[in-house]
Amino acid sequence: MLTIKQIRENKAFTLERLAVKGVDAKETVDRIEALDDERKSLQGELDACLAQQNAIAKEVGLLFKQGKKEEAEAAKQKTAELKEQSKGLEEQFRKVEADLNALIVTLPNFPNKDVPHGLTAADNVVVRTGGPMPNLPEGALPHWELAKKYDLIDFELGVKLTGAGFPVYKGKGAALQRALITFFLDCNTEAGYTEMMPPLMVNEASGFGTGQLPDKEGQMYHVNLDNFYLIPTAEVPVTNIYRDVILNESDFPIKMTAYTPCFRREAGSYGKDVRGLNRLHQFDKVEIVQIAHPDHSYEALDGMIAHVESIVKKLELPYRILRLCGGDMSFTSAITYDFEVYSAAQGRWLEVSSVSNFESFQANRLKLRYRDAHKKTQLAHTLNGSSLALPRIVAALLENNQTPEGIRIPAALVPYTRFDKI
RNA sequence: GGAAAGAUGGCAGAGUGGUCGAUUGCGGCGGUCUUGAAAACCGUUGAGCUGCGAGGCUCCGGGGGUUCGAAUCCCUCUCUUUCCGCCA
Repeated sequence: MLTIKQIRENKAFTLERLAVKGVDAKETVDRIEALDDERKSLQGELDACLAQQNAIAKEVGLLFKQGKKEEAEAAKQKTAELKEQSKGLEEQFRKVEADLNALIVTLPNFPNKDVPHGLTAADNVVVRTGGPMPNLPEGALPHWELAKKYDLIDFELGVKLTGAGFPVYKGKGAALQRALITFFLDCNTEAGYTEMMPPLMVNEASGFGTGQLPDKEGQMYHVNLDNFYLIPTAEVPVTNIYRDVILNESDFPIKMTAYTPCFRREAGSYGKDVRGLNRLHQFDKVEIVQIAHPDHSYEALDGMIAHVESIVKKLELPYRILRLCGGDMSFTSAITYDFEVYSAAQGRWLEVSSVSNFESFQANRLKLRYRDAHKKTQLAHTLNGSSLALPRIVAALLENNQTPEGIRIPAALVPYTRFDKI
């Protein structure tokens, strides 16, 4: 969430930035300002009232000690009215504070100055393209048919065991998953990320910390009996490691990577988007997370983008990097770069990674701070990205490398699969 | 699932109704000494809100209550640890 300071410091800037995300915040910001003023004045009154009560309590204690019982009793009387008064003030104060908070959480993060204007995916900007574009023969198969032909993934069996969107990987299909996970983790640890293996279920506080709760509640599977949530991404547990933490400047940068399955309800999606591996309820992903000093978070972002790009290149996949426009970005992000690989048989681009700088937006929720040179606490910056999400990588690998003699495994992956062809 | 104990500052650990936002130790930071370091010694060291400032207010797991006054007493919830049972 944004801080009141961010919102009020430069109101024109606030409105202009939020407009890039397609949000007209004029009314909300005015209301926030009014409520904040009210909050401050109420707090002043309340504090003064409590200060009087404290003074009297001290006085009474002193009088009793000196044996001046009558004077003490007289002093006691005075507090009744003050108590009544502070009770009323406190009630008002809490209400104003709650209203204020409820409004602030509705505002998305400021998009940074490089974010393109626009409301839909059509306004995203292609930053770079790379990788070899395959030249597939007539009658090339989409990955769901290849998966069947080579007996790599059984979607129907997953339906039997659980439901749609929970595939069963078999034989070389399963081995390919395992190989990719290890390959990605190795790439990440070589780049200085510390490997973590977090819980796959989180509590409410963690869900709130990274912004999944309360608004995106419907996207997560919920374990009612214990009030846990299945993680939709490793970002949630890994970033929450640093919830309620005050770092020293020397602790930066913090770089972590984790492989986890991800669970998403994906309520409301349908059609060709969900065919095969394109969209699943459970999928595997390796995530990278950084916690950075605000002065260096954009260097960190550039580093993450270059890193993810290097991995896609090793897999010899045709890719492009998009800078998302304001309307297509997530609520919490200040800038997002999407990586897409080309799925040749489907003839479409598939998103395989999303690399974002959240600046202080998540950190404010997480209460993730550091002590600066003047020993003042300041919010840190958080960043994350996929490195990488498996299913669509697999889809592109299968489709783009199909030959009459089988499916070719890229050289960089062969040490991990220990077979070079499916 | 059963039983017991507990939750206090970065950590350890005192504090059982009033000069307690909290003794002390460790750690951190600054300094003295040293060619440098260690050791020793001295000083300093929680967070948030508010105020130009002096200062004021809040916070001892969460919520509620008793009291002029609560870290301390009462109720309640949550969590943790230990033991027993079950179990990969």
